[in-house]
Amino acid sequence: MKIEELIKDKNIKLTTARVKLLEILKEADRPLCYEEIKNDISMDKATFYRNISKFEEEGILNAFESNDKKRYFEVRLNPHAHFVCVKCNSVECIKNIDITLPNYEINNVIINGTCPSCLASV
Amino acid sequence: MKIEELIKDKNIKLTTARVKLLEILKEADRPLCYEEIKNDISMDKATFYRNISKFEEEGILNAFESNDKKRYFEVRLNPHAHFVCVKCNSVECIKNIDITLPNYEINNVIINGTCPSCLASV
DNA sequence: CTCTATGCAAAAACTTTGCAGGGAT
DNA sequence: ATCCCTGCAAAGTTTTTGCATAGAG
Repeated sequence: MKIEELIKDKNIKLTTARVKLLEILKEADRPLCYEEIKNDISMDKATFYRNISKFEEEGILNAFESNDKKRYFEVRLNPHAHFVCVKCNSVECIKNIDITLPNYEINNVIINGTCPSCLASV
Repeated sequence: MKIEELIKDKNIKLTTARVKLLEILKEADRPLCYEEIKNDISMDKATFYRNISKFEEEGILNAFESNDKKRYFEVRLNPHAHFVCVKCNSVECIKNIDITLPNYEINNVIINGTCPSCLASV
């Protein structure tokens, strides 16, 4: 799916800055935070966060907080769970878990705990 | 289980302020944030956050961020999942979900999405 | 008695807002 | 031409740190 299709029919304008931002998030193999993207997008942080909010409102994007107190962002394609390690703060996609809850609409699942490599290094 | 037992054998001292804090968290039916507790504990916010960190290190407590950018805290008894509504930011305990991941140690599961009452009010 | 815990104030980290100018449709 | 988007600077919110005093073991 192309980025333009994600934005199409939504209540937002298609700007080069937005396409760039969404493409970076889409190509990443895990959610990213502002700090990890800021050098690759030529976009002010105010604009970044404003766009993130827009994308969330329009349902294009998932956001969640890690244990490092930062927000992580991901384009909402191929929904899957995320593991956040409380020791090393790494964020990892977990594809083989499927959760449903009657009467709830689920955007994202975040699992907090200790990852295998941190468990091994104790 | 009594609060004193939670602290026993841990590397921290048993103070009245800590017992009070843990008791409030233990009695609550859902995770609470600093704002919700501050009037009930006579504890400075610096001390509050320092104690939270201690409790986390000692494995007494789970913490996670909601969509309102605040951290929510819960005593780690009877582990269960949590649902955080992206619309109203309510935090709810979900008892009937059980997740295991080989090679991972799981502390907490957070599900983001829209809760039944927000879904109904659209 | 010693070392940890606490309160206060000030700082830090991340995110949001105001405003004026630029860009998409 | 209109209205949304953007950058810059400044403010806001939540959490953390420094330091001197109080308290637990």
